[in-house]
Amino acid sequence: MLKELNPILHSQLRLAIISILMSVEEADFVFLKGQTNATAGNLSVQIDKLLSAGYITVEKSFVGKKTRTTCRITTLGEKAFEEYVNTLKSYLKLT
Amino acid sequence: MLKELNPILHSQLRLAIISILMSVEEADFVFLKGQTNATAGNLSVQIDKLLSAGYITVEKSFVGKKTRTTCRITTLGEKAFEEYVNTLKSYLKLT
DNA sequence: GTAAATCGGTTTATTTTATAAACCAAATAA
DNA sequence: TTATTTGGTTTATAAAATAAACCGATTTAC
Repeated sequence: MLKELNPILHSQLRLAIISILMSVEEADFVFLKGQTNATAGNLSVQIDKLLSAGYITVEKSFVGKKTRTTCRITTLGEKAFEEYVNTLKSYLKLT
Repeated sequence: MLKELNPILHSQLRLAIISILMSVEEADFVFLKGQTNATAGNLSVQIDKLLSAGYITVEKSFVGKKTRTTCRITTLGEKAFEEYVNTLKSYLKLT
C-alpha cells in the first residue's frame, strides 16, 4: 500500500518554500517571492499554512522603516520534509 | 527560477497510477484500486484525466462475463513522468 | 426463482486547494 | 501633494480532489 504524501508539502509552492528554507536557514518574503516567482497573495497564504502546521517560524521586523518578514524552518518542518522526500521516493522508485 | 511541476502528475493518486504503470506494462482497474487504496470514484476520475492527457490508454474488455478495464502508459506518459521526476529533483536537491 | 448483496465501474455533488484579484498602510518618487 | 512603489493581507474565484450516490450486470443466499 502506498503511503500518503503529506498534503501540506505536496503543493508546488509550499514545497518550493520548504526546499529553499532547508538550504538557507532563513529567508524573507521578498527573497522567497523572487525565488519562487509566486504572487504576493499566494505566497502569503502558503506561508500561513506552513506556519499553522508548525513547519516554519515567521518573524516580522523592521529594516530601517521597511517591514521585513523572515521565515525559518523548524525541526518539525525538517522532519516532515525528509519524510515527504522518502515517501516520494517510494512512489518514484517504481520506475 | 523554479520550473513548474506538471499539474497532471502532481497529484497523489495520478502519480501513484503512473508510477505503477511505469513498472508494470499493464494494470486493470481492480489492481490499481487495490494498490493505491483509492475509492472507485476517485480512481475512475483520475484515470479519465490521465487518458485525456494522452498519458495512458484504457481498454475495456470482458473476462468471462465480467468487464475489465486495462490501463497502459503511453510514450508521452513516460516522457511526462521522467520530466516530472527531474523537475522534482530540482526542487529537492536544494536540501 | 427471487430478493439481497457484490462487482466493476460512472456520474454528480461537495469539500478542499490553489490562485488571483482587490485592497491597505507606509514609504518613496515625481 | 499626488502618484507610485513596497511589502504585504484579505477576500473572491477557479480548479482540483474526494466522497457520495447511483447503475447495470452478476452472484449468492434463501
